[in-house]
Amino acid sequence: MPELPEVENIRRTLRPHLLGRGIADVQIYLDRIIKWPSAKDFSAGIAGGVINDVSRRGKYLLVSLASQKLLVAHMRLTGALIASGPGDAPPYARVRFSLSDGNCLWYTDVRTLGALYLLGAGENVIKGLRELGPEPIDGQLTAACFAQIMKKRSAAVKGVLLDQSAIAGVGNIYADEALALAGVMPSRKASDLSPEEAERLREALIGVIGQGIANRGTSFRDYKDGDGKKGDNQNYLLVYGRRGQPCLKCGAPLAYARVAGRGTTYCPRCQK
DNA sequence: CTTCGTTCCTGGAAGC
DNA sequence: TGCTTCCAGGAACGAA
Repeated sequence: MPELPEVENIRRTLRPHLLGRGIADVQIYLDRIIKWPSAKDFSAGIAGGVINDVSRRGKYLLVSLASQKLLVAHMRLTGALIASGPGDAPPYARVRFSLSDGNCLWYTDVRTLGALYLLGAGENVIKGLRELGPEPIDGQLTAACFAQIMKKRSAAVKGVLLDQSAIAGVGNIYADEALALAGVMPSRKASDLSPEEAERLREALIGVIGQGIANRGTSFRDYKDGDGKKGDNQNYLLVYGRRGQPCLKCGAPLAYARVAGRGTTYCPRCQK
């Protein structure tokens, strides 16, 4: 499931395939993937556009067009954007962008929960994008900023990490990993964290996200980058997907519980 | 305002 | 073996 490190790797791998290319045609195989505007206006608004830039904000991938329009993609659980030659549709293809160099950009999605948008210049209709919190990397999430976020929230600390309006880009995998690395119990009230615990958690979060990017993302199941390749970070996880297996620090069997409505794996001994 | 439960969706795993 | 049921989870939404 593409979280910040995975979307960042999609961005990096797609960039060389897309920069400067025109989009000649858009074929939509499943209309409900297009959330704004209508599927028809989405196709018509993109066709003929030229790609200026490929960037990212939280888990959103942003493709800037020379026309000042912005193509926005959110992969949710199983979406992928894959650059390929002019061949047949890959499995679960939902949208095809035909590029001016003869190649294609495919949006594929097994569970079809992802979303594509086309925003006009200055148009800001995506609530989730508009209300995103600070980026955990790029120095935006300072110690003071993180402490302030934790201090004013009474919900479980894991729930705050997952709240995109609090911090951008964190999903279930990296939330569990950060909490494990910091030694913090996921169900702890965010406002109850000591300043030292909060700072440990902030550094752990930045660390696991940086490691995820360096390892080209976590391919637990479906994730693929812009070249259709899997990442390596699933080989370096402390807790996610390891329930019942021994904690890598202390050897105790990792526990599993539902926290903030999400499956959560943690070490009952190391995390306090 | 925050927090929490429900809903969407499909493939794979678990259970009988 | 083969069918049914459950589960994975990001975020929008509505209720409290």
